[in-house]
Amino acid sequence: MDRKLAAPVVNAVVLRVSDRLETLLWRRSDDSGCWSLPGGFVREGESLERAMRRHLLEKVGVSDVAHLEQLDSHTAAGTHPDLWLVDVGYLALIPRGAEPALPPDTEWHAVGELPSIAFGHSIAVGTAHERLRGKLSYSNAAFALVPPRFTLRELADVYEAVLGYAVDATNLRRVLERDGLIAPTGSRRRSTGGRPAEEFRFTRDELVVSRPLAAFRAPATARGRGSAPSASTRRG
Amino acid sequence: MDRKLAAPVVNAVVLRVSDRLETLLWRRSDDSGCWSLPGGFVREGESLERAMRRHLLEKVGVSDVAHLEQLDSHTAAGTHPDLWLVDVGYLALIPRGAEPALPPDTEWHAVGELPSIAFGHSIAVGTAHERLRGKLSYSNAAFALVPPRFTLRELADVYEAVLGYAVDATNLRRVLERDGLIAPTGSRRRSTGGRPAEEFRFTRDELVVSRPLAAFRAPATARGRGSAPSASTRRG
DNA sequence: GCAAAAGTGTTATAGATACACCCATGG
DNA sequence: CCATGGGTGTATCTATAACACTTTTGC
Repeated sequence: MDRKLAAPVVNAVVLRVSDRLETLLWRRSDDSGCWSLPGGFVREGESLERAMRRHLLEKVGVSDVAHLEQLDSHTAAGTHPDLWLVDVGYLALIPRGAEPALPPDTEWHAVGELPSIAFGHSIAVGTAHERLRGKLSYSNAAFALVPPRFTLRELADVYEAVLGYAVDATNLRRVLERDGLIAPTGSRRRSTGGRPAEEFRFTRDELVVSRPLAAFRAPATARGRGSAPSASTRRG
Repeated sequence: MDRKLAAPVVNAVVLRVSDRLETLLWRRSDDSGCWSLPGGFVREGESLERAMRRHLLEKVGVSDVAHLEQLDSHTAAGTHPDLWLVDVGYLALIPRGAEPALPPDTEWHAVGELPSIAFGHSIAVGTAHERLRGKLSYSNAAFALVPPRFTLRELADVYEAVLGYAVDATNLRRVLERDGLIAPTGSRRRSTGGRPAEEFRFTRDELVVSRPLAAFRAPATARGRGSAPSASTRRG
């Protein structure tokens, strides 16, 4: 088999909310000293997701990855002339309050105030942000950004940090509780000068799509037709 | 460099609408004769998308790929013991009316009535269908499934084939025309016993996201704040 | 004129946004 | 008892689903 092979690598846009929406960057020592996304090579037989988690743990000490999902893959030239890469991008979400012990060459940077960073990596951060923004609207994605118990105000703060505008905690609760995504725990938060806040939790610790996201929703009437009625079924 | 390398491969869920929603399958001759998705190896230095288009053209004669986007990537065992694969999945959309000359081992199959097919490929078809269904609701994705000119009835038929339920052509027009995705051409379709239909066209021939897809849309009041107002900005 | 298909306009309804008001606690 | 933040309820608004009605053609 004289086929040319490639080295598979993974890298992640690691996002967390801590006042601001932040991403984890790692400073190259050998190169021009510019920042880049954490990641590395995939071992033979290793799944991509497993490789991603391994690198996040080994290289930047992040073990609290609450959600991990793929972004784009693309090919790239390697550092050596005869090395060819297939680069698989990931989005990783870290709960608020988890403070991993980072190595000295690794830091959190506010998304929107990124330092000098490889062009492709900058695009990846934008893609990840946009993806997360969308997921907040039709899933329980926020579960991966908050601690196990949280108040509505804290949850709204997370939404605001990601979306970039004010979110009404009242309406947030209405929507999420109606869809069964969050539930009150019964315990209350220590008061800070006002009425103590109820503590909530997410009912699932994995991503669940809660809303249809379908154009022109299925008609309420004439529902009980075939499982996949097609155009030709409708007429004639 | 003693690192183990992998062979990158691409494959596509090719979708088109022809009465039913259909996908293109290719019958393996060497193997157990079961069906699989079209695709193949990526050449050194070749981009993934370019490799995907090349295989669609060379192997199944499909050149009218109106839209191509990535799905998931994953690692897999190869046919040889020491061959290791990185498999990148794609979704390809073919306009209605384009009838590529398929090789004898390739056929269109109705999604939902798939023949014996590899498990992973079956999942990919489901993923692709779901992705397309979502995109119809917040983008002009249908442009890649219709010919350059079409009537509203034909467009609604495409939506129905993908969504699986009846779609009101009137409301479809209202939404798509308001968002600037379609526009009347001025010409009319030959009558078929009733009033001749206006012919429409999509205003863009590439994917455009037309609706926000953001939770708790930005408030109409208090709009002119910073580009990314954060939680801490809001109070205090 | 009649049937058939396309297009127009309007009403009803669901869902979310905005906001006024009440509650509970600390000082 | 006052200030502060949390929680409840509701009016408003908006987008769309549903559908009756009109228009335009072929026969």
